[in-house]
Amino acid sequence: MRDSSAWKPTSYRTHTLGQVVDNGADLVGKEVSVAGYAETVRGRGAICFLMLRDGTGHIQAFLKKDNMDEATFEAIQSASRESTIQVTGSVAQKRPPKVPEGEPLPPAEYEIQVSSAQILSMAGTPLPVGVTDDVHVGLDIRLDNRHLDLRRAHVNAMFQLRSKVLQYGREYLITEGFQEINSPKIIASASEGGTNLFPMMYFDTPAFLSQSPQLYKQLAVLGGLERVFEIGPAFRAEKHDTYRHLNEFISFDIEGAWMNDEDVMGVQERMIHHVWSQVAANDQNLIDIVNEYKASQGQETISVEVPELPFPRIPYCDAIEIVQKGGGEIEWGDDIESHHCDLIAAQYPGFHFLPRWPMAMKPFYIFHDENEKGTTGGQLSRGFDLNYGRDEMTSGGQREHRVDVLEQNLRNMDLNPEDFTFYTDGFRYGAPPHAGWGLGVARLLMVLTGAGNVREVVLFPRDRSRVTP
RNA sequence: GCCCUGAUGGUGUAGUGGCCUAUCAUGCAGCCCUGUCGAGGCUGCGACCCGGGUUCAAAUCCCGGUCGGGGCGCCA
Repeated sequence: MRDSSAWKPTSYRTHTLGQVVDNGADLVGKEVSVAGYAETVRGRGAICFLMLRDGTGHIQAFLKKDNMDEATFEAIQSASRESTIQVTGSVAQKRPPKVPEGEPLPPAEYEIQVSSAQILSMAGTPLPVGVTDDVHVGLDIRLDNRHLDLRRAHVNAMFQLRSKVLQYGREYLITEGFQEINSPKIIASASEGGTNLFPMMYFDTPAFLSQSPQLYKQLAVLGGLERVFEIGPAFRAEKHDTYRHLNEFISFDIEGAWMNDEDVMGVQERMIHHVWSQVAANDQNLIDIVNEYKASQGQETISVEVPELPFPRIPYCDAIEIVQKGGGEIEWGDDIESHHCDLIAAQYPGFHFLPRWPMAMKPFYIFHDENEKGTTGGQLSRGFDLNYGRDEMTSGGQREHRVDVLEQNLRNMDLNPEDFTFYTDGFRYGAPPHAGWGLGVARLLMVLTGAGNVREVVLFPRDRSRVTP
C-alpha cells in the first residue's frame, strides 16, 4: 500500500485509511471522515461490518443501527461490493478476534465506529472480475476490465513498482548530468523504411507516428545538450504477437556526447543497479504484495536481487561460439534468435550485454571502426544489446558522427541520403562522437515483477488485436 | 505470416458420442445467526462461442467463421 503519511485532507476525507491504521492509538476517540471502496459488507441484523479499502490501506467500519440514521444504516448494509462509501465516526480499538486456546492475541487494530455515512456511488452486480476473489481470471478478461483489475492488490502494487522504477531511473541519470527532453511523436517522413510505421494525416500532410526518438535525441546532443534522456511512447506497426511485444510501448532512451558504446553501457548498468538497489531498500512491501498473490496461485515468488557490476559483456563473436557449442545452428552474420538466446541465457541467466554486432545487421546511424573486424573478417559495429536471460531489454550503440560515412551507410542500405537531410544536416557543422540506448520499460518491469507477459505491466496495452479500452 | 492449441453460468473450471433438464468453486439474490474478521449455516439464480454438417443420439466428431492461449517469424 502507498505511504500516505504526508497526504493532506481532502473535501471527502479528513484522513486516509492508511493514516488511521498507522496512527490508530493516537486517534482513539477522535472523529474522522474517510472514504473508500466497500470490500465486504457483513451483517444483516442490527449491526454491520463494512470493510473499506482505499489506495493506502484497509479499515473496518462498525455500524450499529441504534447509533445512526436507520435508512442510511440499511442502505450501507445492502451496498454492493466495490461501491464507494464515505463514513464519519470515532476511531476505536477493535475487539480482538477469537483465537484458539493458548495462542497469543494479534496486535491491537483499530476501527471506525460510524455515526453517519453516505454511499457515493453504488457498484453494479455482479462484478465482471472479482477484486478480492481467489478465482483466477484470464488476462484478456482482466484487460477488458482493467479499471477493476487495477483494484486488485498485486496489480496495483505492480504499477506502483513501475512508477518507482521510472523515479529511480530518472534520479540516477540526473546525478550523471542527463537532462530530460521530449521529442515529437508525429513525424513527417517514414525515415527508416515506412512499412513498420503507423501512417496518419497531419492536417493535409501525410505523417507517421514515431517509432523511436533516436534521430531527435541525437539532434539534441549535436545541439549541445550534452546528455539527454527521454521516457516516451514509441509506435511500431509490426504484426507480432508475443508475450514481449506491443505496438505502443514506453521507451526509456538516453544519448550522451563524447561517449562510445562502452561508456553508455556503463551508464546503463549503473542505472539498473541503482534502480534495483532502491527497490530492494524501499519497496519490499510492494514485492511482498506481489508475492502474496503469486503464492496464492501456486506461482514461484520473486526476490529483488541487486545485480553485480559490471554486467558480463559477451561480444557478438563470442555469442556465436556459445550458440554453436550449445548445438545451435548459427553462423557469423546471422541474427541471434530467441532459441539461440536460450543457449546464452543458460550460461548468463541475468543481465548481460551483447556488444559489437556485425555492421551489416545494424542501422545506418551506428558507428563502426574500420579496424574492428569479426572472427571471419566481417566489419564490426559499435552496436550492442542488453539481455536479461533470453529477453532483449535494450538496444544501443555508438552513433556515426562523420557525415560522409553516414551518407555512405545510407546508400549501402539502399536509402536515399536526400531523404535524411533533416537529420544529416545536423552533422555538417561539427559533431561530437556520441552514443546512447533505448530500454523497454515494460520489459524491465517484467524482470522485476516476474510478470510473464508484458501486458501485465502496461496499463492499457495496445497489441495487434486490442485498441480498447 | 507459419505451426500447435483452445472456447461450458458474471469469473475460473469438470466433462473425450447416450450416465448431462451439465460438476465444483467463486459470485449474485434471499433467509437465519453473529462484535464479525478468509465469518458461518440454509435456499435459490445463472452456462455448452457463431454458422453449417455427420449421427437414432453432439458440450463431445467434421467443416467454415470469430475470438483467445502457446511457440516461432517479423521487431531499421
